[in-house]
Amino acid sequence: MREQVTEPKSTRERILDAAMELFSAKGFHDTKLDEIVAEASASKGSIYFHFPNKEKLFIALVDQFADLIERRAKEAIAGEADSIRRVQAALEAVLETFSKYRRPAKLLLVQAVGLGTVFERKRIEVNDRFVLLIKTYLDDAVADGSIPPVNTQIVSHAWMGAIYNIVIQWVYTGEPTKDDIMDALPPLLLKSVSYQE
Amino acid sequence: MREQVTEPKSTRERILDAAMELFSAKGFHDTKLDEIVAEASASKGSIYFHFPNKEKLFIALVDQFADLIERRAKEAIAGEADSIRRVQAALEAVLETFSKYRRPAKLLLVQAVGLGTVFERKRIEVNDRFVLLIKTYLDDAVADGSIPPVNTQIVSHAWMGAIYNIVIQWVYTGEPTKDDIMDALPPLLLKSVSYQE
DNA sequence: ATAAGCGTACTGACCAGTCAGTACCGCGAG
DNA sequence: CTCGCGGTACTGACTGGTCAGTACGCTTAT
Repeated sequence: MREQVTEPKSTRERILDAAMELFSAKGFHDTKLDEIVAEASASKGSIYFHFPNKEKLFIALVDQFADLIERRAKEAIAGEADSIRRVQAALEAVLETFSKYRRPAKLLLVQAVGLGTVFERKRIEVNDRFVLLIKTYLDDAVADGSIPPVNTQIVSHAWMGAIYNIVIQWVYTGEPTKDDIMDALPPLLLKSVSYQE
Repeated sequence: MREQVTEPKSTRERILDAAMELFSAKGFHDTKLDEIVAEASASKGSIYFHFPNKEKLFIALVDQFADLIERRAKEAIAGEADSIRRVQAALEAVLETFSKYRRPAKLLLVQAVGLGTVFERKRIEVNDRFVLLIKTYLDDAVADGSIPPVNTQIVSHAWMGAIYNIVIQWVYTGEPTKDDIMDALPPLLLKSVSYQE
């Protein structure tokens, strides 16, 4: 029978938590492995036991959060039948998830950018995953006549950028509030493709 | 009297050119000073004569291009009287300038992100400059009734993000073409604030 | 002569990654 | 039951390459 009240986290988890904390606050290069070691109450060796190197540790965090966002979006979509409502639901799910996980959001949207070529591929890969998701359901909405034909390629990238930038702004300043974003952004985006409710 | 057909660039300019080339392609950390030295056919000493350190050299490039973009936008605005046409003109001027200077665009939009705390401030400062510019003219357009009232704070950040992301996509892939962007993006953004022509 | 402009050889701090070793656990053989 | 065995998880002192920044010297123009 389990007797732990606060069950002790595994070393691997402590490392991931500490790395998330530090990477999201200070960026990849300004975070030293020794700082992660201290924050995680672990040792250098244990980091290298669980992860091949600093870069892969960072990427593991990015992937973990990108997966979460995508899962949430797909769950939201699955709950709706109408194409335009799917778009709306996905939008809200993504914003919800970003606002719930502030640090991972910063890691993904800010700290994963502008690191050399290796990370660049990752960033593009993640970006494209979401753009494609948006584009798919936008194409559906165009196909069933919910919205007039548009260049969905451009729209989906524009939407991504809009979401990114609003969330980044919020991550840094706490402004605008989550509710203001939820109220203003989805209608704004839907209007941009001439959708009238 | 000047006799040079191809007038020799000053060392300072050669350094700036080389730094732009390399920083924009490989990012800040993956660009070594010795590479800039080689590319510029200069010497380490001359770099440290003209710039206090690597960081300031990078920032000089960011500022230089941010200034250019802002100047172009303001020129475009000055040529228009109507508030909504000012917004449109600024939009086109910015897109035009980004598309004309691909490398600086990448430097500003990608490579200047995700470098630790020092650069972060710079990035936010530049972003805010442009957001404020957009917001000012959006507020004007709302005030004179060209568009219905909206949360211009959110709209201006969303627009920035949309522009950023489209341009970044274009910087990497060359797709969509400049003309497609010019055709699709301004109407998209204007529609998002319920503007009908 | 003197200083701005530039070249070159050098330094040394920094830090990712290594590795020899420790602790502990489950398991099968005697 | 207990002892050897191997495997997994972890430790932390150490290293070695890298690279921003410096010292100093040589020019050329005024």
